[in-house]
Amino acid sequence: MANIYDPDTFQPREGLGYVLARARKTYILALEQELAPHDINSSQWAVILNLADGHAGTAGELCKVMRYNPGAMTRLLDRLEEKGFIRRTRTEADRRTIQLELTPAGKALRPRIVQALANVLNRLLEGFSPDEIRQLQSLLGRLASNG
Amino acid sequence: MANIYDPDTFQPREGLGYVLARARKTYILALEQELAPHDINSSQWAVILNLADGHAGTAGELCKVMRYNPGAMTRLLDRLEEKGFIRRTRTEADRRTIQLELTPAGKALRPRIVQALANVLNRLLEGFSPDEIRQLQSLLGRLASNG
DNA sequence: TGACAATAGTTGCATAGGCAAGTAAATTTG
DNA sequence: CAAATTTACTTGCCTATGCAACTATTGTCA
Repeated sequence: MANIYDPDTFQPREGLGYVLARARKTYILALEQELAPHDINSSQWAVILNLADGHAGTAGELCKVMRYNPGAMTRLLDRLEEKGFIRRTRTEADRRTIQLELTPAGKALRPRIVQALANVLNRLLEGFSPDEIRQLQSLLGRLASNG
Repeated sequence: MANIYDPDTFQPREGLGYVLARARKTYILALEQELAPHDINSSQWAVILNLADGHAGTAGELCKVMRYNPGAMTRLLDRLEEKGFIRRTRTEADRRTIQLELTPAGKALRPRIVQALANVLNRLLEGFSPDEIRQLQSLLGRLASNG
């Protein structure tokens, strides 16, 4: 099952990478447009959601979950703190780590983000059958797992 | 076929956006690793390919094809010119536009890029049947067209 | 034709992210 | 238990990208 694409005949424009990039860009652009009124960008909403849903509670965990750089994460969190969406508290048990919490304003953001995500997906998946959506999701999941 | 995702019950972690982001990140990371030895990044290879394959011949065309910002494009081209991969020539017929050409070094890059793309895809699509690849590609294409 | 608009590209400014070095706290180990 | 290592986060520096303002050139049309 290796050697699906042969470098001698492979036309990048017709390869999977190309549509993947196109699809991703379409998705990101739509999402940013949808979230602009709330004054948060694509990285910031992901942090809010991960905190709100308990997928991460510290900067390090966020980095893992989001495959994000620690330095960049510090600054991302700085911005969210400035905007009053999160709070940092040094953990007593292990004073290296910093516990992250959503402020009320941060929590209030969650339903809006979820709404925005649903709006975008509903629009981009117009014409897809439930089965096709499941397939797309499963195929992408397998691709990601091959990383 | 609208309202596929209901904001009240929608779990972003299980939505399509999430796997799409994961798949894209996996792809980009793999590709950058593969291209690092050639001293070009993900934006730069796309320019080289688009020029090599005649999909664009000027900065403006590249911006359209790549959905890229004109200001950023200028600087991207600056870097490629510094590295000796492209050449800029002001068009005589319309002195506003600048014709872009690959230098021999730039042309030499194409097969390496294609090889890298094929390598990455072959690895990430391990375990996929030809039919599954066609499906994935078609579904992503439809999603992108809904933008 | 002469003012106005449109187009192609560039530059300044601001934000974002990666990498590597640095700091502080905890853990391991000899 | 002191030194070395590891972990968690931060900071400095560099590159990348978007936006808006600007220049130069071409096109429109009254």
